[in-house]
Amino acid sequence: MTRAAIPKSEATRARILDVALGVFRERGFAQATMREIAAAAGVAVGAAYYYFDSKDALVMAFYQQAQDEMATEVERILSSARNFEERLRGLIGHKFAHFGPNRALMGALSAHVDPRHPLSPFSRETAPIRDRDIAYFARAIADSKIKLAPTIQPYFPRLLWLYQMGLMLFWVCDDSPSQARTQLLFDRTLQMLLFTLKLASLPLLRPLYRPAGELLRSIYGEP
Amino acid sequence: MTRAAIPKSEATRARILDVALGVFRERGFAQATMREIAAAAGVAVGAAYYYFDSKDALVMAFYQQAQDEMATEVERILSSARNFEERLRGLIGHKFAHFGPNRALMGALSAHVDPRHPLSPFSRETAPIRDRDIAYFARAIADSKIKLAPTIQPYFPRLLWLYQMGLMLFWVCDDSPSQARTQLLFDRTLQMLLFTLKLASLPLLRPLYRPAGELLRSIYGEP
DNA sequence: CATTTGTTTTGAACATGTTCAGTTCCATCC
DNA sequence: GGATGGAACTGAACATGTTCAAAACAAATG
Repeated sequence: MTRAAIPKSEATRARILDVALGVFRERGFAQATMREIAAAAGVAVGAAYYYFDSKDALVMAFYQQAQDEMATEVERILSSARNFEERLRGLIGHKFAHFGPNRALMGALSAHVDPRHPLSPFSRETAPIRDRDIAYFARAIADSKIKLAPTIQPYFPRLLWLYQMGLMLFWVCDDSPSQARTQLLFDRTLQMLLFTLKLASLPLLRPLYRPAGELLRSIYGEP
Repeated sequence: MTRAAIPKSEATRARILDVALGVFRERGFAQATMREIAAAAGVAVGAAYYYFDSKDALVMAFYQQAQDEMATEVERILSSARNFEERLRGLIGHKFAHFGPNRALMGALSAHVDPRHPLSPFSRETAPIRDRDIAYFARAIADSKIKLAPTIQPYFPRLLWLYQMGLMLFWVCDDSPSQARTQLLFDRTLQMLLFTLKLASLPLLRPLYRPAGELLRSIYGEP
């Protein structure tokens, strides 16, 4: 079978992917072994690697497949929604809905951003380091004359820390000469942050306080 | 030596950590092997594991050490800076400076957020998936009557995609019942985004356009 | 049918993080 | 000084992702 369709091997590939996702869901990505997947698919390890370059590639294929599956529904949402808000809600909401059953699996993939991973900057293991760092920002605020809505103020040190983490994340991946892009990012965002803080006391931005406050309380807990 | 100070073992521990960081810097975190590190430190593999729970733990120790080393300088910055901006610049800037020599090492740790990792949502490998997704947002915008500064407009689809990725990231780690927190995050941030878009045309926010535009152009390239 | 050629499949071998049952070392105690 | 017990250290063994030379298979060809 050289030039015709290749239904047999396609079936094997599909079976391996299918079984793999099942094993991932049951035991988690890291816990699942390639030997286990291959055995469950009734195939030798090598066969799995014949179709998928690596364990990661299995997940890649899952993403690919998911996007294909979502395509028609996304089309429907885009054509039927009546305004920007509906479109955004629809697009993102559908994604959540579609990935819902596989949330646990996907969690295993965010690796170091996953708070359960010991090395994550959000993990319990790194809490002492993090807290100490956040305390510095608290002092940076306390020693200044920053005025913020009382619903937001207690969270501001943690938000600044998050801002810093974002910068660092960008920085480690920044391949521009001397990390010039990060410098620019730092400079401009700081500029914008300070400008926004000046505006923050204007009544114009009042409508932002309540949602922002509720959000922060829900995420970080009571002040 | 049961209750006195333990200078000898402390020295071994320090040597292992030191050698390990050197090997990480030279060959990268993933490429470095524990056997190589142990050998370079003149010690058996088991000894490395006696002092450090895992390969990751070596990096953890590095973070710990770094924070200790930065402490005095941070104190100086906090006490000498004259306003909020100086404090923020000082804190974050010093961190960059301190980690500078180890940037390559740290990059290896951001794992799946690192664009070089094939599974990263920012990688070249995932580009087709990403682009298709971004195109959906572009259509969501095009079909609406959103008005944006021309310097920002071309980047808006990509920004929305980034927003979505942030939501998803939060979501996979969200352990609240039915992921209620993510729902709230989605709802409130969308609310705030839409409100901000309404304000965006006001001359009041004009000073944000230029830095924002420059930033986006630098990060994403010419429109 | 026998041969050839390309695809699919196998399973042993390899590399590397990690574990663990020992062994060595050394300060203290008799 | 010798015995003791805990700390420091060893290296073989294990688990698992990945590779690869060889085998099995299948379709086309003579």
